[in-house]
Amino acid sequence: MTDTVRVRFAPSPTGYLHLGGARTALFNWLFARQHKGTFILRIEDTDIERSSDAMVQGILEGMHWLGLDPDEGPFFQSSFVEQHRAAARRLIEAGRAYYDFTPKQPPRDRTVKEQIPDRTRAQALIGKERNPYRDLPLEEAARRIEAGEPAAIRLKVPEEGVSRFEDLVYGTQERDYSDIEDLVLIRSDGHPLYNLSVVVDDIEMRITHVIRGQDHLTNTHKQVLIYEALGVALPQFAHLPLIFAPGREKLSKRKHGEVVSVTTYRDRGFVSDALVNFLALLGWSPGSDKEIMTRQELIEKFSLEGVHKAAAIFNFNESKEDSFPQDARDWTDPKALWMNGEYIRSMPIEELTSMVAKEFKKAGLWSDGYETDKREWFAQTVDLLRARYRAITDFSALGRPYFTDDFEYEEAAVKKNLKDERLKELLPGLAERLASIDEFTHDAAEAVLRNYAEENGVKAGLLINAARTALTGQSVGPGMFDIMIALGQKRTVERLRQAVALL
RNA sequence: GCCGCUAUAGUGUAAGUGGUUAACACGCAGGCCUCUCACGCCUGAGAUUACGGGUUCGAGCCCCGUUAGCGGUACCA
Repeated sequence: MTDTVRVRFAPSPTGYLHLGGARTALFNWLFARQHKGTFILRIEDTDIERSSDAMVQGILEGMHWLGLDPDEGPFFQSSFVEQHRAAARRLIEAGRAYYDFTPKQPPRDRTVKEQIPDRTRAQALIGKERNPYRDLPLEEAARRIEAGEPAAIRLKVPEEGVSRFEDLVYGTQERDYSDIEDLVLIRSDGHPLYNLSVVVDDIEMRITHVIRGQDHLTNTHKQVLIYEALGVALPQFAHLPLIFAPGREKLSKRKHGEVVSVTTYRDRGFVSDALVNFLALLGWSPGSDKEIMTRQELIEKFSLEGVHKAAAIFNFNESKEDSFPQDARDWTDPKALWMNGEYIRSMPIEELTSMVAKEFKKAGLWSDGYETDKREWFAQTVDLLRARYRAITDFSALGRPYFTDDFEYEEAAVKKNLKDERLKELLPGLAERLASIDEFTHDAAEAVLRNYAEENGVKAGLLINAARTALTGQSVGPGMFDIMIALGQKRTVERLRQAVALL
């Protein structure tokens, strides 16, 4: 069983789980499931200052909601630093790495990224100078270390040749050794650095496929070098295209805020299967026209070959970015919203009602009767509403009038449907007629209303639309007589009588 | 700066080894349904396949160049 697939998702806990990370986790998970392999979660927390426990919790929470619980882990990279140091020592002994006694550069005001051009320009001026400590005899280095002199450990990158590896998505990757610096493995304060840590951990965890964001593509060469120096066979690499915001820029927690956080989708009424389905299609295609897929179908159809190379734009409404989260309707990618609605209207009703139940408990709309004597009614009403909702939260917000008498009348609706003077007389009259029905059914209610309209010489539509607003406070909704049945005779009559006050 | 990756309607993606009207989904517009909205159904607009060369009878697919975007380039991850 040596070739059992083992993959990992290795986020750094510098923020909540965002869509990009979620997509990476999902692809790893799909790959593992498809191959009956193991999905591992490893938190890359070696940068202690930027890591926090709350962030780790956030990531776990997001993954759990998405149904991507790891088979192993979470492991914390920080707990393996001894292994990392040991690996570095082995490389020193093998002559594949060396101690660098160059004093550490003090941090500057500008960000490191901004300094890079300067650095290379300076280097160009002096010519590609080799690190003076690269060939320092080990005995002398050991002596200086013994004396307490601080030193970083750098990898000895070969001077000539090319690094090469096969990427399952991007194909053959080559990079000249001369373009790779002798990277630092261990800081002079003994702190192991990322490239060393990942490699050591991936070896330790017997990772067979490294599936991660494309932002790691060029650095993979450095890792390949470390694998080789360590004398360990390479895993397979597969890099995933990045996900951009509408402006073609990388998704960022800082800049794009809550719209990119997975938990936002949970809190705003997304069905996790729908989000998973949507995310799966961001950068991957099953090769067929079928886009709505269950988890099982995704697992079966997923393949690294179907992964796209170009970055995908997550098309959320950027113009409304600042006002987030006020925009209740079109706050995120329209296709994601559509897909969520698709799930809401096509999933088994029992599944839907249990999600709505959870939402109602949170919103204070829950009644225990919905699980007992009114169970049937609850399911029917949810079913009646689902075709026009796109989020679970719509049931508690837009659907409120169907479940409680404590609801608001929308001003625009009142203005539109209750402005006709004749309604002052007609509505109470209609209420009495409806009250006198023995068996309050859809057809009976309809017959009463239409007759009443005819008797009074008004169009049925006038009464129907007025009644909708009188009963729900809204101008849109299900068919009028379905609403009446959902509300029941008593509440229908009551609300119709009370509506006079609005005229 | 240097190195690398990418480029198909507004967005997500299709288009076996080059083969003719570039397909599907979302979105958008119009229509049908109807008491409203949504769903559903129908129709439509929207692409000189980033640009320029080349190979070929034939290029979205192959080659070269250009441009743009992005990523990396750190004693960050």
